[in-house]
Amino acid sequence: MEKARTTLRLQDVAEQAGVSIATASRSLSGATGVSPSVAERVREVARQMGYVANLHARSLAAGTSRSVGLVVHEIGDPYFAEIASGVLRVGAREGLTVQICHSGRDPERELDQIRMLVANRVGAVVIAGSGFVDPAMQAAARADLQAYRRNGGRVAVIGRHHLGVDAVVPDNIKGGRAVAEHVLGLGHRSIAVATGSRELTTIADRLTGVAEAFAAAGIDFDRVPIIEAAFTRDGGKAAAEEILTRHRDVTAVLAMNDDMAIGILSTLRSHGVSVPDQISVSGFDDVAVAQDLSPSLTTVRLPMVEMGESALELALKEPAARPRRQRAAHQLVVRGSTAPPPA
Amino acid sequence: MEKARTTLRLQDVAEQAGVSIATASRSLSGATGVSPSVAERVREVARQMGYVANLHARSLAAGTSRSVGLVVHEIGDPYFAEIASGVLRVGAREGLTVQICHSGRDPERELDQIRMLVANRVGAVVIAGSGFVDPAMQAAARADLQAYRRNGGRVAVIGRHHLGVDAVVPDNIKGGRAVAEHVLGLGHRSIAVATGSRELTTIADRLTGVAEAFAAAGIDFDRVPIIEAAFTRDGGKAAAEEILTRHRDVTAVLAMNDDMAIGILSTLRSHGVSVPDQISVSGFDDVAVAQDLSPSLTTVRLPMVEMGESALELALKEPAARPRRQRAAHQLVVRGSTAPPPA
DNA sequence: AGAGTACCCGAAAGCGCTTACGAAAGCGCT
DNA sequence: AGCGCTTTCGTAAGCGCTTTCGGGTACTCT
Repeated sequence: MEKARTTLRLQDVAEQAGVSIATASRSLSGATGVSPSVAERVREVARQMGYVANLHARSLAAGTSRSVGLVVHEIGDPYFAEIASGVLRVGAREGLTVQICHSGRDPERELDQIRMLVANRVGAVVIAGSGFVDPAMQAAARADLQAYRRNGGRVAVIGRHHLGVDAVVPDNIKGGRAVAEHVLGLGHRSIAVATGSRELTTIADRLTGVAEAFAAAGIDFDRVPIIEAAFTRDGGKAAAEEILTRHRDVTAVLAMNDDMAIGILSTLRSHGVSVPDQISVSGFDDVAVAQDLSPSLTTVRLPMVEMGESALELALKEPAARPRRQRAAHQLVVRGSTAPPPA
Repeated sequence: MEKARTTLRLQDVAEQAGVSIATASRSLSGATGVSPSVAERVREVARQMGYVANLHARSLAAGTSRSVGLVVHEIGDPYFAEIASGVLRVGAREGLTVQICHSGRDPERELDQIRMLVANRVGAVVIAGSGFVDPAMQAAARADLQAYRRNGGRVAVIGRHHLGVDAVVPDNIKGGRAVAEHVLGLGHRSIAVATGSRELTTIADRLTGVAEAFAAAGIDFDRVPIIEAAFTRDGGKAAAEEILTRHRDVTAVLAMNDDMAIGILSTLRSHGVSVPDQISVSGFDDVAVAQDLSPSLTTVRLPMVEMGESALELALKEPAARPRRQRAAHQLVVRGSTAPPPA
């Protein structure tokens, strides 16, 4: 008794259409070298039979696979989920399947996942927020990725740029400038800045952007009160207390992240200061709650979805001699916590 | 001149280790029939050479692929992102790669994606929130999935259960019972319920659960004020107004979703009613803001991550004759908006 | 010591597809 | 009619792996 064949092969289609496997293959893959009439007939037969090609066989034979990989720390994190969304979008547009894996913030796992993707012969790998800080691990990752690239693989990272590959990085300077320009544009001139430790490049960059905006507005940034506190809600509360006691003339506070801004809002409210009527407050990051606060928080956000899109697009491009770096600009999200200063 | 081979094959490892390809394959795949010492040596050689198996070739030869597919409407949606997280977790645990695709709430696209996954010969497909409502589309999807299953493919869906396959569905009844029991357990006896239209099964189920809890506590559910309004914040506000005017003795309000609960909180506050000191409020769903409200909202949530895990586990199990249905119980999240009734 | 058994290992046949390569056929030209 | 050219299609050789099958060794038992 013949073994029941459940899935049909290209050969079945070929037989049915009365052509050779080669012709069938060419017809279906849209390759040249087959007359239009025959090709169309084969396609029609395939469609009627409900034939679906075995992509493993195809990839193996062709040596390339129409698939890409994405490594994220944790897809449940909205940050990464949006990046994934962007990657999935251009993947779908390009007819690529997307494999996603978790690294769980574990460099070891991250490297494993990258290797697994390479083993899967994906055409490109996008790495979101690489955690390779340990020099040895980083070197290992670099080596693997370079080898992968030599074999025709494409790589792009999001958020870090020390792996010697194309990268999409957030432009915190521009983001800082954006919020500052917004508040300055509203007419504020007595402004305080609430920030976390300036040792971190991210924060330092944001401040640089703010400073640029102030300079452009003709304000001496050295005279702007900069309150440094914990980069948390409590830090924001502390900063607000300080502003209320030592900088009574301030009409706007730029917080360098939303958490601080939320703490500031809360303290201002408990002190009976009305936002934005008396004092405007802005944040940075656009965390989920930002729009549900009252007043809702004016802030600045990274276009995560677009970053995911850019990353895959970047990876898919013709490889460049030197790693490219693409900056992603924050988008200003104007909400209820900012308004012109009191008259 | 020899063509430069960049990726190493199993044969390279075999030669280097001085064994045949067959032995090398067995050693690496952990199959039986090779002495431990040889197997270990081969593995060591492979590791040193940095060999990674070509999974396409492996899948093709073995006829099975260590990969699964997940179809979601939109991975950027936190709901689906958490499901994906669960799927990714058990995928990683089982050594499976996971392909994710968007359906974008478009049944046509959804079917396409399923077909693509099948073409990729994934071992299992998890469909989150299928959008097949149109009978024709649904029939097509059913047919495809059944064919896929006949070929050994596994399928599970999350949230809907009309595709004739294993499903993980939310147990809204149990969820309703959970919140109600919590509030009853706090000692409340004069309770109002705020709900949306009871025509929707989801809502009806939640109410059923609530009713069960009341019955168990010996309370006549028919005498409980049930305020039906829009299933939104505004609906919540309307409900709260009604409770304040017509049911002044109420000490707790069970809202059948968080949006209504938020509206209720807002109205109670503006009327100077303190939550939870005077009135306790509970929600349903655990939307993101729930924990950021003040008071933070006691609610009930679906364990999305676990649902994702269950779905894949269910799909991976030995197929059953009849589709299985696994109910996912909401988890009570006790926060600041509920407390014992005023003395 | 001889035969039987258990255990390793290698040769080789595919898995379903792509893609040289060559054969056949059709064309215009001399 | 015969030549060279182009176009179309089939034959067959892999892609890198798994797995069946059979041969070879080493070991045990009588």
